[in-house]
Amino acid sequence: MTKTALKDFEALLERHRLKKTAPRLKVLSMLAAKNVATSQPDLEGVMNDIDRVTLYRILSAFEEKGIIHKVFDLNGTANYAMCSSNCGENHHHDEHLHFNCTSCKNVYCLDDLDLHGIDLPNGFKLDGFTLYATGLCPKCSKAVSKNNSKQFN
Amino acid sequence: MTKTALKDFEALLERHRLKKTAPRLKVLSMLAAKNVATSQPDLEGVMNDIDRVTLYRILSAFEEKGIIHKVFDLNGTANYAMCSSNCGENHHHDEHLHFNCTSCKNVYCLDDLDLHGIDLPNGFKLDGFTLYATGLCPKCSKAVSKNNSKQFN
DNA sequence: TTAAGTGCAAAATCTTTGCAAATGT
DNA sequence: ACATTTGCAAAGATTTTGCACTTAA
Repeated sequence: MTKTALKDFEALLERHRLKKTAPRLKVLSMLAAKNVATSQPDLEGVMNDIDRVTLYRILSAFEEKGIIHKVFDLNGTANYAMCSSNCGENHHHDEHLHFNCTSCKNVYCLDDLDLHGIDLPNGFKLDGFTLYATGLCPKCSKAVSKNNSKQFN
Repeated sequence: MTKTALKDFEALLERHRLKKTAPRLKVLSMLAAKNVATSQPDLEGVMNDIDRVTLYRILSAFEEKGIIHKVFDLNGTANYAMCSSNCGENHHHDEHLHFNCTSCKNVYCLDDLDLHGIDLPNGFKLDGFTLYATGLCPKCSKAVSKNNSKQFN
């Protein structure tokens, strides 16, 4: 995860012709600070100084512009994360894996996976996809291995 | 899709120690009749004779028992479909692809895909996953091909 | 008969909309 | 100055809860 400075966020907003307001910068820095997707409830928790409705509007504006993307976790809760560079206005390329750790509950965005090995049955034309997985992330997996004094992989 | 008779649904409910009530049998026959997942709003539409709350309760009971599974589409709406045989109480093996046709809006459950070609980064331990894809289903894809007088695949 | 399931009313959440005040450019 | 964005209030939608009535076993 590359460290992103305030200046970068301002540039990002400028590029999308969005005004550089305090709430927007806060949302950006929150999301960019994590390599995991953040749930809307979690965002609300941290952003308790900004209005709930404002948050809804900021998130949907960012999503429309292709700045962030939304993924629903297995509970149907919206989670948000910064888009990789190739997302644009009204068009997302979210062909990466969202990995939901069952232990620490984090949602990791794993880009750069080769997902093209997936063969659809004849006749289906793939446009895009979202892969949502559950399991243990490296940190938690290590913790478990220790307890079991057993290591796979 | 194997044709399922009323008797089968009754047996299914019995097996899970659920009473064979009219609303439950109706939900089962609705879901089993389609090889696509049905959205909660759609179910409500067809089941307009049974109470909305009852539907919620039936669906969550079925899900708990491993009779049906829930998948959230790209709008965050819950969609339901019959589970394949290997789901059990409080444990789902939904390792299949949910294919959402952008044209007819159907959500297809594609089992029997080899999804094991997906390599996770080191340290991640896969438990299960949900793959949600968008594109054109064979029917719609054919229709489009006709219009374009062009055929791929 | 009686435990489980349903339906209705009402509460609790979540999400959207309208509009006046505040803010960035 | 002016178009955007925010915050508040309120409407709409979705989901959950409580409880009396009904039904399957």
